[in-house]
Amino acid sequence: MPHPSVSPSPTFSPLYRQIKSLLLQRLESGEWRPGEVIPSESELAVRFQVSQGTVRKAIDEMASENLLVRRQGKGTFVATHDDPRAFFRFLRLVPLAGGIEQAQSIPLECWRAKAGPEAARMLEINLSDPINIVRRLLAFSGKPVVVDEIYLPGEVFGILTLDMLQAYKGSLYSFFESQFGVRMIRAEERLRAVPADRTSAEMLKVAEGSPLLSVERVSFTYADKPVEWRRGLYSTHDHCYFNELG
Amino acid sequence: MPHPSVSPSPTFSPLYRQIKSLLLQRLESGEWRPGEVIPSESELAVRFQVSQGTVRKAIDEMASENLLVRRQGKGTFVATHDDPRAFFRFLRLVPLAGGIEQAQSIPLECWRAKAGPEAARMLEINLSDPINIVRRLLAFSGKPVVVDEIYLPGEVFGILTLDMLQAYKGSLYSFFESQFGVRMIRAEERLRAVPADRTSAEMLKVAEGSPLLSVERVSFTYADKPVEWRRGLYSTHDHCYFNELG
DNA sequence: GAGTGGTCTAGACCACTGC
DNA sequence: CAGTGGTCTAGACCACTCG
Repeated sequence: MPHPSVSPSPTFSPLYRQIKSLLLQRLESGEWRPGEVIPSESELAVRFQVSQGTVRKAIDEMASENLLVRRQGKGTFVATHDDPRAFFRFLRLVPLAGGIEQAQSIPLECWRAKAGPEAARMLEINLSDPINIVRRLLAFSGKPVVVDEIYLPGEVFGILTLDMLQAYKGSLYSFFESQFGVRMIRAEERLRAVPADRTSAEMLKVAEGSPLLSVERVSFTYADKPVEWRRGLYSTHDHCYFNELG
Repeated sequence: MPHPSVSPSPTFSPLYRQIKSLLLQRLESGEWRPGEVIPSESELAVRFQVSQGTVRKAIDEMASENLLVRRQGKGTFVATHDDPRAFFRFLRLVPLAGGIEQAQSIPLECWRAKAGPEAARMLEINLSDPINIVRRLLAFSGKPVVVDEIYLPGEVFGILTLDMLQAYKGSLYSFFESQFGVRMIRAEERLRAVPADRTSAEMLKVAEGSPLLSVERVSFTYADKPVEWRRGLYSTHDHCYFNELG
């Protein structure tokens, strides 16, 4: 039996996509928080008055977009950055020698500022809107490899302090998720090769002017809203940026 | 109550995956060539004695892996590199200024050699096996941006000449596909920042020692067989390597 | 209009998890 | 054991393409 709410083209949207956007609303509103179970497929089917297969297809898409995680026998969960396997999704740095290393994030500074023209454009906020800036060092096996500057809109993150950052154990995105309810779902990175300036060179223990990998990232939360801009300099002496082209 | 110690099937594979590997066989054997239509879902369902939904699920997975392309009303086609939209899948270089540019591949040299230790390891072939080496320049809007050295196993590509490369209009992967029946389905890239050596600096018109983006790539065809290794140096003065993290 | 993929349904059974 | 997601089926109808 066809479903009544399916209208013919040109604004045609299949039923499972309508269900999908209903589910997305729940995620955006925070009704279902990261790590939590969502209702079972059969319950959602009853609630939305569609067949289980239609709910299933909606969830399938969201699972393939890393928004939900299915676990057979247990249920479907809202994706979270707590999972250490998800770490490599956003930090594509691997040792040249092979193997696995533990990354250590060392916050150096954290202050409040007003958005300059570049930050405002990247974060889609107004000039002089309040932002938080974090300077950070990333080390592998105790050796500094990345120095980062991270720009976070004050509207979303409120006031951030160095203490908060230093107290938290785990990844930055996991921190954002649990402390501010901000979940990063995708990011765009732009890579270039640049000469090391003096301060970066000192921190990464490389010669001034030697080549570094510049990585600029804009991260987005639901509805493609940009909520983080960061510029990092990567020392690629012992590590490389690994990318898989599918 | 614990389950009986005899697990039902450690090698359990759902029906649609078995169908999928049957379809993969057709692709690997070259029975269905890039760009061609494959039989319709209903015909495959009859042929394999399963329901259409099961065939559909197998094809769904292969479409999401860029092996097949569905076109409503027309049929399902073997994916090809001819499609210019697929170009950016493997060359993630965009102008800093924004906009779109036409890339131009300029083959410089092409010779036959024996695999050294590094090439042999990357291509999973034996030391001293015959390989083809191509040196190439990539230009955007007439300006040189990338200089490449490409290593291709002789077993797969036979003998390659500069004439063949220069005669072909289109991307390199499109060339490999049509001339040698080799279809690249995925690749791994490793990026570093390195100082420009003299010859590269001259070709890219940058100062010797200035930072360049080093991109090493291994490309794989069906069954994860490596069939290309390339080392490129990218000038990131006017362009950057763009990557989307999902 | 005939043939293709795309959506939706209803129901059956399997595999896994935890009580 | 009940409840979850995972697979498979059969059939209906929709949307698109092409002759």
